[in-house]
Amino acid sequence: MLDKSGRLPYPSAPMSELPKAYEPQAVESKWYAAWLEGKCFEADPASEKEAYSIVIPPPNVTGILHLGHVLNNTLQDILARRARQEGKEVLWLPGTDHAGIATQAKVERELREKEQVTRRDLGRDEFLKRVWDWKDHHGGIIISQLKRLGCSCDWGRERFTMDEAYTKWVSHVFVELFKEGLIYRGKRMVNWCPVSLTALSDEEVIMTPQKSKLYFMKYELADAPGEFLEISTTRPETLMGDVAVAVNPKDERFAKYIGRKVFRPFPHAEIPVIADDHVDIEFGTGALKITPAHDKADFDIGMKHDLEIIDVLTPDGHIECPDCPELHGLDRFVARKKAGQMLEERGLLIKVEEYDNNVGFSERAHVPIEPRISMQWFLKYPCVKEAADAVANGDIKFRPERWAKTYAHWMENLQDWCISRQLWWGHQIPVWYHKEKLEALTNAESLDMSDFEKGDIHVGIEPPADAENWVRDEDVMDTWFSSWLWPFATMSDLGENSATLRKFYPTTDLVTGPDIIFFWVARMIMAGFRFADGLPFGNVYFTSIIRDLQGRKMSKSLGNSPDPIELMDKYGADALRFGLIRIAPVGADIRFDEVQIEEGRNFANKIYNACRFRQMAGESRRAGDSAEDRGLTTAPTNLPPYHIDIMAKLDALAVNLRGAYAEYRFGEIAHLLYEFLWNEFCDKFLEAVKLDLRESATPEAREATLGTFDAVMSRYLQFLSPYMPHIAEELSVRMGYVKEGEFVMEKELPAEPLVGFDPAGAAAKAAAIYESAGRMRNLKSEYNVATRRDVRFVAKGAPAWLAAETKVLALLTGAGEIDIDGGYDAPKGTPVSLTPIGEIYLPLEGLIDVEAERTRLTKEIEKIRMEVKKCEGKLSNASFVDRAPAEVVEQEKQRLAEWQAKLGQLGDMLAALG
RNA sequence: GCGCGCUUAGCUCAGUGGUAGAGCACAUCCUUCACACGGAUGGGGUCGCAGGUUCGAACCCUGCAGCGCGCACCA
Repeated sequence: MLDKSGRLPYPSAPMSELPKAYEPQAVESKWYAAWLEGKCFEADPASEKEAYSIVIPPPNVTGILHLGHVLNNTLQDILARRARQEGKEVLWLPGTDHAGIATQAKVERELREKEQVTRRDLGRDEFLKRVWDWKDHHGGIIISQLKRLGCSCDWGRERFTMDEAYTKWVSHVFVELFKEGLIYRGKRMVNWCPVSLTALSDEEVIMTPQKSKLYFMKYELADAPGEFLEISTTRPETLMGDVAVAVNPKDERFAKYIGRKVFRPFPHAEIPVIADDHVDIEFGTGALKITPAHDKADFDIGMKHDLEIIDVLTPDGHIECPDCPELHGLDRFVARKKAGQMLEERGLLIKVEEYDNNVGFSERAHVPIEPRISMQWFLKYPCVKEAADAVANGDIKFRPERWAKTYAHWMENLQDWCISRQLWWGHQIPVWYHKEKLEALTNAESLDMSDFEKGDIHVGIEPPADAENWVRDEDVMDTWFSSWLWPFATMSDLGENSATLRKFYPTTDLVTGPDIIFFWVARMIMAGFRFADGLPFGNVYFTSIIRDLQGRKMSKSLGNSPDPIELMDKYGADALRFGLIRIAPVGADIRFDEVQIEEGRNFANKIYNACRFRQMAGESRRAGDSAEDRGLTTAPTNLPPYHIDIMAKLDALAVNLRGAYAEYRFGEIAHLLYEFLWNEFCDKFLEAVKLDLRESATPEAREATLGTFDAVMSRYLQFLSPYMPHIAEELSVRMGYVKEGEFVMEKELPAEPLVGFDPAGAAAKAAAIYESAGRMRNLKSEYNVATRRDVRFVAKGAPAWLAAETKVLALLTGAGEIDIDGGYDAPKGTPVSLTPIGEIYLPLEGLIDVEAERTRLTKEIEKIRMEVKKCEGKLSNASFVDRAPAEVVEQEKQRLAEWQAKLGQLGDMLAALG
């Protein structure tokens, strides 16, 4: 709800009256709406600013958000938001993927459950209509979830891989590659999914370790009744498709059988024994049954030896072999057991062994795939060398770098890509067959440019003019055949040199999971070379894979995948973002623990309360007063050391952040932000300046303190904004750190440091105070007076400047007062600590215990003696002194001197105890 | 089988040759006027094992072990 000036109304309630705990839910949705309203995410191709662009890895249109998406998109959002702060024109282009198999399966399942119909009952057109309906109803879910997370995508440019314009691109690419001779149709052994009823690419097959059974059986020699050849197999159910038995020609055991025949038990037939190098002498019995229709290796051997191909399986994985009625019609796994029994009944089964092997599973349907001969379209990849070189020579930089090796290895071993799918949901192959030639073409062994030139087929984006004489190929293309065009097909229509493309292509960064290097990244690089203006992106950042605490992959079936929406309900989007990124290691997997998100929430709360505290101490001025020149009300030289110190640390933070961003060290950035706010700003600075915020403080001190607070916090919130955008926006506005109508997310990072110099050793003073305070608290704690606030410390040998800081020190240490007494004569046994500001005594009635103090001092001295010994040992080592760099030796000498001085002082103290 | 990665505190992880770190968890204390989603203090590690290089190794090299992940037509 914006007011007339186009900004949110300034919150009426002062923060000091707000709840003690930060409540993210309302805040987050409010700001997201405001950013959209303010058009903060829109990219302007006409901008003079340097371009920064990133395309979203399009999630499945029917998918729902999981933690992997959260990680991936948070990283992109961080990059995009940081780029905006750096003054760049940012395009983060969103969209979704039609996800052929997954979506079709989902809709088919629903049709089956709700209407008891199959897609074939409905027919192609009606089915597709239903999928589009489904997409229209459910396709927005993941997009709205990304918005909930705070993603700063330019939603007006949202694309879908089956948009009309996008589809034109896909067809165009098919046509071009076909005409180039890189796409062809042929009968090949492919990976067949018996559930999805389609071919799959090699990448869609997941090799999975299985506990299988290895059947040992025997085939009788046709010319020598009673003599048998022993064979081992894991798939007795395909036995009916056997056309030979192969042995290794070098295997002396079987030499005598080569060229003879054995009986295949069912259906009963004579099949030859052949010799082939492929057979492993060591494995099983050393004899291999050859089933060319149902095994890739067998198929190759079959081709080599010109063997018959007998297909005994239906597309959906049932036995089709009327000559063997016992098995005919059975499911393949049922048939496997049955076949074993049948062998046993015939006395041909020798034994069955437990056997561990790898079986290829369908990525989507989670069932073993079936090698199957079928007619499919294939692609020989274009621009392979250019794409491989681009990564090898660093034109495209992979992070972590090691993935470049995985990429290179795959690029060197490319197999033709099976791009056709026997689905309806997807981009239909843009090939039409002339009706008169249809039958011949359908059964043709292969199909390529020559058929096109003869005019038998039409290949084009548009159907042929006399469409009624043509029949379109029914298959659709692999979803990835559209995804690989994503970086440029989303930026311009086919044939258009759009302003967006000119400004934002190639993209700057790509953030994605290493599991789709082959599916997507590699193919995009090739497509970029072939169809766009070169490389699609400059950097590829591969995210971690998220696992549970046991190290298992997150999965629906394990139930170990937390719902990000629930996490956001519970902790807030900022907390989820921050918590997840903070634990994401650079190259390894993430072990997800909800505790980390809780810490993110706690962190947000900490920042919120620091600001609330500030507001309690002094009414914040409304935005617009002088937001820009807020901050320092006094020249740095006149400020207490704590002020200079925290400003210098903020400046250091800015530098460190810059370095970490340059190297994409996202976890480190989160750590830096956390560490600064909590350990430096809250624990040290705020504690040290609390006195100056009390009502008893002078107005000058108060103003100065509020000034420093605002100067530091306003910048800090800017630094925080890419990671926790909502709370950064909320606090920046509430605190008046942004002008009317301005958003902190749009504000450019400050160019100048807050303090360019350290006026009077302020940072060193602050450090001395903080360290000394720690030692003093430690002393209190050791003598069990940690909770008492009326204790008195006496400082002996203190520097002159300490006099001005005793009140602060008293506050930091929870003491009643601090006396500076150069001539202090401590009663024997008074607890004492050696600090950067001299000897500090803790004189307390009843605590004067010579023995206890002697023990404590002795222990401390012992520790230091060890250090001295270490130093001395090193320095007396001639090789160290001679060969180590001079500065290292010098450093060691200094260290020794320091320890020795301390040892001397402590020794004196101990001696004073008598 | 080949390749890649990991192994540091109870847990999750930083740490590119010079005094072993963080967060969480744990223990003790504190509901003192920003925050108990908080504060203070403390205990806790032969840096997977064995060699090597070096004045010096968690870090570089070699080997080994365990775990994880890719790739590969052992039926």
